[in-house]
Amino acid sequence: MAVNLRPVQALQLWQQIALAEVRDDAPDLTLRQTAILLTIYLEPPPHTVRGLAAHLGVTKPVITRALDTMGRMGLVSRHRDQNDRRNVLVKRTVEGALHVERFGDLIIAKAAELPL
Amino acid sequence: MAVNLRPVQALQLWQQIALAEVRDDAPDLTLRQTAILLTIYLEPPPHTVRGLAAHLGVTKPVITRALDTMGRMGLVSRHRDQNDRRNVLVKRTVEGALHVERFGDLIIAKAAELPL
DNA sequence: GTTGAATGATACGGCTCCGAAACGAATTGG
DNA sequence: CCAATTCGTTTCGGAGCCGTATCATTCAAC
Repeated sequence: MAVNLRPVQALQLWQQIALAEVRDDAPDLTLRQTAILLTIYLEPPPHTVRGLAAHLGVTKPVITRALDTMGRMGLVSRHRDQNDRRNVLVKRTVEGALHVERFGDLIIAKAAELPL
Repeated sequence: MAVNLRPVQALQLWQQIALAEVRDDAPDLTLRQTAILLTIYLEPPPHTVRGLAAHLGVTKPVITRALDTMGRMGLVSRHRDQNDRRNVLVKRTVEGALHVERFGDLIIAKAAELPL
């Protein structure tokens, strides 16, 4: 069964999640950072800077900077590829997995609260 | 029937929408701007700077600046309240309504594409 | 009136992000 | 080997957003 939403439900879902994130004290990830983080955690590895840049349709420095920021937050880690030392492999972290999991729970909770 | 999502579905939904927005050429709204815009379009008026600030749990300058930006984009408009000229009433625009509507359609489309 | 409160806007310094260009390191191909 | 390519990073100037503090305007109370 596909997930069917009515227009107002769809917008209310997004509103409620955005509100929850804004009200939360934790620093917000940008839309791009969110897209990168979820790609890393939902799609099969390996993940490289170049691959992520192509996937998002952005330039490489955008990925480098986002990985800098999320690396400082402990959400992802970087390692040189030992087979081709030009590559950087982006890996998941325990803290990042927890963050993503909590975010999924938030979406589920807000979806369940939607009026009919 | 409530909207039930499984964890991976919830995260994939968010990922697909974030990806679509990032790939789009249009400038991204920040999370706060999004929350403000959806609040204006989903909740009954009147909307004031102070009311929106309280609703989001942020300071008033955040709202003023977001309204500046979204006003330049044509997504909202501001008008002095003639009953109490200290207040500013935030109003919807045709362009903003179209933007919100398109965004709702995007969510619905991505939700319908989710794997089971 | 005049004082005090309320509302929204503005000024300031700081931080992050952006795109384009240039860069160093590593690999490939002749 | 050595030039050309690939990959990720860094640099640069510019732009946007942030929180705090302050401001002008308007209203309310006395």
